[in-house]
Amino acid sequence: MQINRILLVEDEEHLLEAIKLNLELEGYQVTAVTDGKKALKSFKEERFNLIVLDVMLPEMNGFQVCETIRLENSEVPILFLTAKNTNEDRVNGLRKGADDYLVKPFNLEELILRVGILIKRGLKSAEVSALNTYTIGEKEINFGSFELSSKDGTKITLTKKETMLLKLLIERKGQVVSREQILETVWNYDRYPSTRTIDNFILSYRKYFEDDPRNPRHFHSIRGVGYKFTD
Amino acid sequence: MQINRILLVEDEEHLLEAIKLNLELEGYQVTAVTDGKKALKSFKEERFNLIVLDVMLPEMNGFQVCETIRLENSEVPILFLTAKNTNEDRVNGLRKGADDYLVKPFNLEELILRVGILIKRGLKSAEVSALNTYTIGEKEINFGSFELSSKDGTKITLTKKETMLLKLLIERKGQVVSREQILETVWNYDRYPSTRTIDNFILSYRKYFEDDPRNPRHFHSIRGVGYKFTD
DNA sequence: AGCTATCTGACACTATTCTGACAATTCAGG
DNA sequence: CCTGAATTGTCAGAATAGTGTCAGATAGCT
Repeated sequence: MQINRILLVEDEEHLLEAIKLNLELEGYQVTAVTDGKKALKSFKEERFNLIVLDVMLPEMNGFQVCETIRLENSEVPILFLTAKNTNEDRVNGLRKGADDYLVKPFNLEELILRVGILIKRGLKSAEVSALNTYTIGEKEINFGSFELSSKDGTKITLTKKETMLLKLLIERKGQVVSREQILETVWNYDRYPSTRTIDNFILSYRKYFEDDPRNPRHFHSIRGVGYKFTD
Repeated sequence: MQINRILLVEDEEHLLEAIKLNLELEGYQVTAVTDGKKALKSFKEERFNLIVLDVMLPEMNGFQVCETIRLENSEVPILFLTAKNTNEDRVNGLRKGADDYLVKPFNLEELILRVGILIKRGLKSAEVSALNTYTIGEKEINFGSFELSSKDGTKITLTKKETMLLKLLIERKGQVVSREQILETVWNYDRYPSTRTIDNFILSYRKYFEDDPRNPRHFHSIRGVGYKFTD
């Protein structure tokens, strides 16, 4: 089982320590920071399964942090901690892309429960679905047998990572999958290969599937973001 | 866009009616039942995108219903309504496979928000992608695919920063977004480009979306402040 | 060990982003 | 209503960061 990483953003030192300790006792690896700027910095440098974000922060409030993260097209679940119990705040937060929130004062057990749910959900969505075969042009991919068959009957065996990444892109057909998401899903946090590695896989997909690999019709690169598969 | 179906299980008639009405006003199709047995019957007969489940029910309590459902189908999100505010209850419910819960008395707006989150999560990527679009005149922006499609079928791929800034302006539709805010959000503190850069993006938005780029109807410049998008 | 899959670093290449110049516009104050 | 200062519009390259490509290194399996 992989280690789950949490980014915790909270400016009250005492609370920060308490939450951090408790999450660590649950087996999570916690990066704790005290303001919005540091949060964004960490967010860029590391990969997290969940972000726990206080709304009231110095420098930059939680909503702004959330908005910035969502602009980056990231799907990390975000759990808000809010002191204000007003409706506008909740509506605001949730509309801006939060996945859950807790109103202070909350008890730690409840936080841990919600953290657990959000983390579990993230893993589930990253799991491979029941999709078994897919046809691109003349070729058919069988995700179960890792085989790629052409119309003329020739077969190639795909490797494990080739298959995983291909499946990810096809499942998200039409949508851009960020490099970050690719790493999270295919490499599962246990290793961060250089970004060249991802390109290598795309390179081979283009060789397999594109008539003219220089002008790809299926495997598009979105500069600065990631890749997108289209039919 | 498909209709989202919700199974609502609640024994207090008044509350049941109130919730049902509100969810229907949000565009959901609601099947409302008053006890656990009926709930399981409906669950077997129909397919739902979400189940809203009171814990205190005659015949069979909510946890039992949840447990039974999870034995058959682990996918449907379940939202618990609970009157008791004790920890054991929460732990119990969440461990048994709930995805969220609300403690009574809750306000309806909050319920609707949480319902929205749970439903959205259950949608497939193609469906999520459809939610991730915005239409300006004849053109449609898809923020998931970074595409801009015209009515005539032509498509343009937007770049990363184009998409980010566009998203920011549209999220703040009708409000002026200051240049400073734009820099903070899109450029994320890591670099402050000259103010010409922002203009360049506005320039291209006007080319994309305005009939008469000299007299913009959507992308307005507010002298000394920033820009404003309007419909 | 031997084989294959995966990864890295180097280099070329190019799309995107940025800048600087100048034109056009707006606005305040005379 | 004019004038000058400040801000924005526009555009043509320059600068930069991200990608394509490949050969060889490394890691991991049988």
